[in-house]
Amino acid sequence: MSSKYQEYSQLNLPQIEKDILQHWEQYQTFEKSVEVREGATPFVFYEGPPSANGLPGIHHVISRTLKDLVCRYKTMRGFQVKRKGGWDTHGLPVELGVEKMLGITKKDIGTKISIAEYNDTCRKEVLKYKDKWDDLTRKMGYWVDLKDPYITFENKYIETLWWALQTLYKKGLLYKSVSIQPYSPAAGTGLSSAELNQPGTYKNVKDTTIVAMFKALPADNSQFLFDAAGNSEVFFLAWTTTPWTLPSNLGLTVGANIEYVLVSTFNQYTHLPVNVVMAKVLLGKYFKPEGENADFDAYKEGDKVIPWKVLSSFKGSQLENIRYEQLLPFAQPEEGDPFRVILGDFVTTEDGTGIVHTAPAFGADDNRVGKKNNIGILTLVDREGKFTDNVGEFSGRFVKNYKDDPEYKDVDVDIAVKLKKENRAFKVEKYEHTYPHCWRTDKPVLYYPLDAWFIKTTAMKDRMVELNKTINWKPAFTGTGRFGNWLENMVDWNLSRSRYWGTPLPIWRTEDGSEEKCIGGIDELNAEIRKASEVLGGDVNKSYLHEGILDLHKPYVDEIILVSDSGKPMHREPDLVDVWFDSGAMPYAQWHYPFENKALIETGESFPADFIAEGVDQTRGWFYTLHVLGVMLFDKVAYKTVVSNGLVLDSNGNKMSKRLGNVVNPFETIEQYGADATRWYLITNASPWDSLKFDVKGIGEAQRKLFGTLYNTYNFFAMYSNLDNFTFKEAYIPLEERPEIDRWIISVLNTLVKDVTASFDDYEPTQAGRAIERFVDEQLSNWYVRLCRRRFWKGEYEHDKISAYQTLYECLEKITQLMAPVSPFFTDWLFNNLNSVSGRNKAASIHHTDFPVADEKAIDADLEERMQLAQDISSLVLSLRKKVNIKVRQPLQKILIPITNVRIQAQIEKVADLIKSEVNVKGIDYLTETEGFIKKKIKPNFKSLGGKMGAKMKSVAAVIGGFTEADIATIERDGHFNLVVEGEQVQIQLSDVEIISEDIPGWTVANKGALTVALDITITPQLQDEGNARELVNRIQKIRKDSDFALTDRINVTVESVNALKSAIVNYNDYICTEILADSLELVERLHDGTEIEVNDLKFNVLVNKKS
RNA sequence: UGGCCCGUAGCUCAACGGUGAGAGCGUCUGCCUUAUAUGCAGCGGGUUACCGGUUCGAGUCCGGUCGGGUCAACCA
Repeated sequence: MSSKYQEYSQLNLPQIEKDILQHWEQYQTFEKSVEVREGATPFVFYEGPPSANGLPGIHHVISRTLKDLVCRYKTMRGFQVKRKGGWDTHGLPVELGVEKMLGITKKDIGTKISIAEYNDTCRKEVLKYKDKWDDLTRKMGYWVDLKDPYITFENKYIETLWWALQTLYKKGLLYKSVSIQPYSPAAGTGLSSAELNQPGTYKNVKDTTIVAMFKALPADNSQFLFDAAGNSEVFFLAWTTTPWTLPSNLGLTVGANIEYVLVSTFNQYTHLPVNVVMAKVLLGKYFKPEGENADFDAYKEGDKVIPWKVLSSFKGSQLENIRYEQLLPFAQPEEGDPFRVILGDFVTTEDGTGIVHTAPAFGADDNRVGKKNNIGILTLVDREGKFTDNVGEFSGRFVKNYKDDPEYKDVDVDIAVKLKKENRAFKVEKYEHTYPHCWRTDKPVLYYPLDAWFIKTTAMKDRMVELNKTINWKPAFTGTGRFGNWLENMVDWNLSRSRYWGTPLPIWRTEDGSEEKCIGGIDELNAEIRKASEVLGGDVNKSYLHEGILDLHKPYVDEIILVSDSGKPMHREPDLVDVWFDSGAMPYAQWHYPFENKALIETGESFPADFIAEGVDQTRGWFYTLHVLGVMLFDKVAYKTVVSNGLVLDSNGNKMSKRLGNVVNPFETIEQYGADATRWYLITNASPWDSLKFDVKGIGEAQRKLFGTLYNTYNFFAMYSNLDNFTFKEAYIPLEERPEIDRWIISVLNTLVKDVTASFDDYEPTQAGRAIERFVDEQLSNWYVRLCRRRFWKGEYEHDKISAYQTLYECLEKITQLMAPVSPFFTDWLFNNLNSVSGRNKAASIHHTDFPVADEKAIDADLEERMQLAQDISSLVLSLRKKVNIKVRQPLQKILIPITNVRIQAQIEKVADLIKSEVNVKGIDYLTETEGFIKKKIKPNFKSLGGKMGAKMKSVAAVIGGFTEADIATIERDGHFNLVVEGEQVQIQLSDVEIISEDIPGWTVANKGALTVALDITITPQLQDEGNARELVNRIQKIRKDSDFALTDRINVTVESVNALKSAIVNYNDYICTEILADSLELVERLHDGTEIEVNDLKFNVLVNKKS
């Protein structure tokens, strides 16, 4: 234990942090913060694993600060908070990074590079930036256990995933189906929605679009059309931007409530008369107004205006099930009842014709509506993006130029030509629209039917919605809005990914698909491996018989053949599992459940989480998959509280992106400003869930204002404590024995502890931080310390002084603890500085201490109120001084305060001394009503009266507004008043009104709310002398300081005699000497050396000598 | 296109539905300080995006418009 508090010359946060970091590592402070809570109630936290193959940015600092501060806070509140770190290691970004590094594409896998080599590279590359991440974690002070993290590519982790998949499989919640997915023929792979949402994937392209004519077939249900058309041909018009899908057309979708019309006109290409059906509101797109009901007989080829006439009008629902002739009859589906008009809710009349060409193979909507109406499916394009062999003259042609063939001819154009010739094209035009492109090959994406495995999340939807309501979402609207809506509209989870580096789907199938097995663990797989070898014989699984399987990734799992119950060989389904499954199963997989640590999950020690936090972009990602698996596997929520933080934007409100070059390097920021100030800024500037406009100026401000002030308050304390040898060795002075101001700051401190605790408990760190800032700046530094300065340097080391030291110490100590979760470095440093002398706390680090608990008995609302009055009155007097230009250093005789409430007078009297010294006046006079010349104003208290009066409020306000001085006096005297409002007697109480004395005739006054203050500005010669004396003291103190005298050095002073100041120096000689620690103060006629000073525009010399 | 969020001073943010909408930053002018920090007082700066409604009373609640953000979808 040291006997002196460390004093410092300058605040250097980054240096302090480096020292503290070293200290933490040396003494294992983090590990101990968990150990000291051994046996305590666990507070369960899950770390959402970052992917270490990208560099960390400033936005990672905010979510990690949030996680860290909650964990630190809960630790201080007595919980044991284990924080297992983790790494997300699978997935496309890793694969792409590897491909870029090796200069290969997906196609080279299996030829230029084996899958085994490829995956090995992924395994190595995925933790490429782990060091950078670890460095950030360290430097920003994020306490998370990185010694034993969970890593999603490890066998144990995957084994739990398999267990989870098998569990779902057994419940019948895992199934295989065809779904329409974005597919890149050029890359030969399906694309995830994440890939489709990469910037730049949606490009403007000009495509050939066709309004095709589908010939209606006569039948009972279509007779009304033919009747209207005079029994000539009737065509449905449907628009497409992808004419290559027309051969696969199986249906036409209309909106049930959309109004359609049958129009008689001419085909502009063939000039033949035709009757067409389309949505009424879209007529204007295809027909010129002047052509309506024009002379049909006069029409001839080449006419600009084509005559048209509406023959009849009907709802879409009337068209349902009308059959039509196949447009391009190359092939027909094997199943279903195609070539009918069907109803769909997605049909709009924004563009096109209001009739949607429906090819179930090439559109998600089409597929859905097609399935519902059983029109079958026809896939006349293969996976390379070319027509299959059965599409007549188009067979084998690429539907888009996927091969970069310079000779490529647009197949859409040829289809258009063919349809024109056959009188099946109503309009053909180039149309510019946005269309998704494969972000790797830059080629257009197709929507294509692919086999996929799904989790039947929809089966548990209601339960998920129900349990979601028990989750504490911060902010709440994310839970009800974004997440709630997402749950309401959920679709089954497509698990399949056709990739290489990821968790393999543990399902083996016979070739015909009639039998399958879902494997749930390594031992089970090894047993099946041996069984298959025995039953099937030969070389089956030969290399896996001895040691079993060693790596659960591709290609090894794919080499394994299992045997079905009926003895048939089974091969693994080739897909990998969506990486979101990896992270969603993290609560169990991080502990290798159920193969190990069963109790952790089943007793609730590590599941569900009490708290998780990530960026709001994880709402449909991690938050969703955690919830899905928690509910589907355990019928529980996976987390009780979730905080989603918003985006970090640049100072102009733009999204940070590498492209714009406005990304903030977190390492540089921390190096320059310190992690504490950065963390503080990120937390207090805006609520975590609001998007943050990141501006380093704000960090500088936090550094100066909060940390600088606190640091200086500490330095002030240390300086005088060291002089007086205050080490908190004296007994704690009971509050009731301390002076008013000490009890006040302790009261405010305890109120603050209460507020901060409530805010932290409510996951509102921004509120907590702002309250702390206000306390440190306004209350502690600029009121308590400022007003108490003299107590520290004047007088003997006895009761009052010790009380001041104890009070200030306690404030510093508690405030440091309150701040510790947000700013862990500086607070630990300050704590150690204090504690190493006082030894008050046995803990080795502030992060091992218990969070302060508010002492309700120390909170004194009256005291806080009257100090507020003192602050307000001081503020008013200072503004009056400013108005009449009298410096604070010039003493004045008195201030005058009109009193409308006796309680207030009593309150002010108790703090009168503080006010007098703060504003430098000799006395306070109170004006009560008996003196009678104060002008008073009365105002209704809307809040208390509003409830009682309701609709009468306006009249009441008018009556009160009309009160005379006598009325006001009456209500003040009686405490109530009877008034007549709208013919009714109503009694109001004194508390229903606010009485303000706003003016005192003949005085300069200032008001704030109900408070009014007047200042006596008469300066008597005596006051003048005193003022001058104080001016002189001020100048000499400055000389002392400039001369670097120690605080306790005694001096001799000689002053050049100036007439105007003579009397001041003579009359206040003792006062001046005491203030400046002078043994003598002499006047001489003329001084040639010394320092020139100026008082009230008079210049003269002063000689200050230190006594040796 | 839809869901959700947001729109208050030049900037960053406040304001249990209660009536002259406040701070900080920045500009300028003074002031206090035996604390190299901070502050205090003053001058400016606002039709609380717009329109309508509910209410005795709306920055706050409701509806609509406009603008921004975000997530999702992408459309024939």
